[in-house]
Amino acid sequence: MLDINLIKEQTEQVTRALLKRMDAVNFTEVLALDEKRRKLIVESDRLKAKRNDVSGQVPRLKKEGKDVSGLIEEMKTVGEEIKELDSRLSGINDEIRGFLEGLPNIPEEDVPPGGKENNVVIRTIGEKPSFDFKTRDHVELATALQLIDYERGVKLGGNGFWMYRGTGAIMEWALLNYFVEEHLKDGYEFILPPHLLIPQCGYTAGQFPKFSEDVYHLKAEDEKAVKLFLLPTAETALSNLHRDEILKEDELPKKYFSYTPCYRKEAGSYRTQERGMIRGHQFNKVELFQYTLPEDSGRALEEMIDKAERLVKGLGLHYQVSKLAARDCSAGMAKTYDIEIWIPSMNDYKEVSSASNAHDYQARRGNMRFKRKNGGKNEFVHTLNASGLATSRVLPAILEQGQQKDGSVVVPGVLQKWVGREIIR
RNA sequence: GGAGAGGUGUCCGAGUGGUCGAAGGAGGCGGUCUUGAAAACCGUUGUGGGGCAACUCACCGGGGGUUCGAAUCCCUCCCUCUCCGCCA
Repeated sequence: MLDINLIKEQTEQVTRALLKRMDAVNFTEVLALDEKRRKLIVESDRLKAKRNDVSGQVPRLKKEGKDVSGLIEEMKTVGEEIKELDSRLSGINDEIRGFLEGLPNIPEEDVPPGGKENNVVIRTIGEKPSFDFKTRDHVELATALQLIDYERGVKLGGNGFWMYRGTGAIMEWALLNYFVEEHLKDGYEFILPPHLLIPQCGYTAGQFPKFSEDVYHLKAEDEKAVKLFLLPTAETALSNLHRDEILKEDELPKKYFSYTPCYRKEAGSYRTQERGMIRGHQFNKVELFQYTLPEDSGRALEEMIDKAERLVKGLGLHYQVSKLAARDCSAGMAKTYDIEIWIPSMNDYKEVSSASNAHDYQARRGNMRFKRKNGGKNEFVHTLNASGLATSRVLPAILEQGQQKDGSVVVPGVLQKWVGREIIR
């Protein structure tokens, strides 16, 4: 959510920035509403002050034996007026809030305008592996090596699910261990959150109400049942840890990470091209999250993308890092980097990590503030998130990039202590 | 699932219709004292909104109602805790 005062004071700049990701921006109406809102407050406050004053006098006058029935009559009317003004005010507040909730975040200065086609590859690490034999894709490899059971995954969960088994499960688990170990080294606190969340969490994270259809909601048995949903990413949980809290300046930055499966409907996004583990309704992900001082979030984003990158680098995989154009970022994010890993069979780079700076967008929605050491007004914190990493595309990359002529696959060195072998055959 | 208790400021905790934004205590901050520290004492210490400002309004779980006036009364929703049952 954006700050109405910022829109009021820097209408031009905000408009220009938002046009990088929106077709049209018009603040005339909302600013007029804001004006109206202020006028109503002034008027309502004036009447309330009067009422408070008279109500204070009533008991005193009564004690003196004076007749207060006239005053009481008058205050009845004042009370009605106040009620009327306040109900108009709350209507206007709802309208303003509704408008602001619909706006995406203000992209940072260096974020290119427009959609995907304007994404900028800022660095490419490693080389595309070249093979002197006929390569297989990860589905063939995983099936032949009995790492993934696609058929039985579908048997259990339906279309869009797979099942790790045996060495495949061990590999998956090894990846998660590797990530966890690295994050602990860097001083991030390990959180295992609930996987079922209340709607407020989706709102704070910026996913609700707009993207509510993309997640799985538990069916409410009756109206009293809580409307829980399955988290689409641990970010939804971690971004709510400090909801409605006021942190101290020296508690920041707060650094967390979680491992959770991520549950997504992915409705209508099925492409045969993305068969296998590229896109499913459930995948494993380790997520990094930070709460920082506003002035530190830029640096924190660089730190987080660097961390995520080191994980890919450690696995010896070829990848690239992109800066996303404004429309390709999630609505709540001011700036996003993606790490895209090379999938030979697709002849393409696929996202394995997305690192974003939300500035105070989520903090405003979740009312998450901090107090400076030397006093002053409480300010909103900045929040950032980065996958570190999603496994579902890492394993295919490991299989495809590490395959050998005989159909075996080299286990990356960093995973060997968990997998217990150098080659899977 | 059954029964009960309760939601007040950073925390504990009082307050059942009229200067209550809220006693008291703890904690924090500032100060006095001290070689230093502790103790003691004094002061200070919530959030949000409006106004150029003086100042003012709102907030005692959320929403609604009664009243000239609500933390206090009524309705409703939410949440937490305890005990019993069941159970990973």
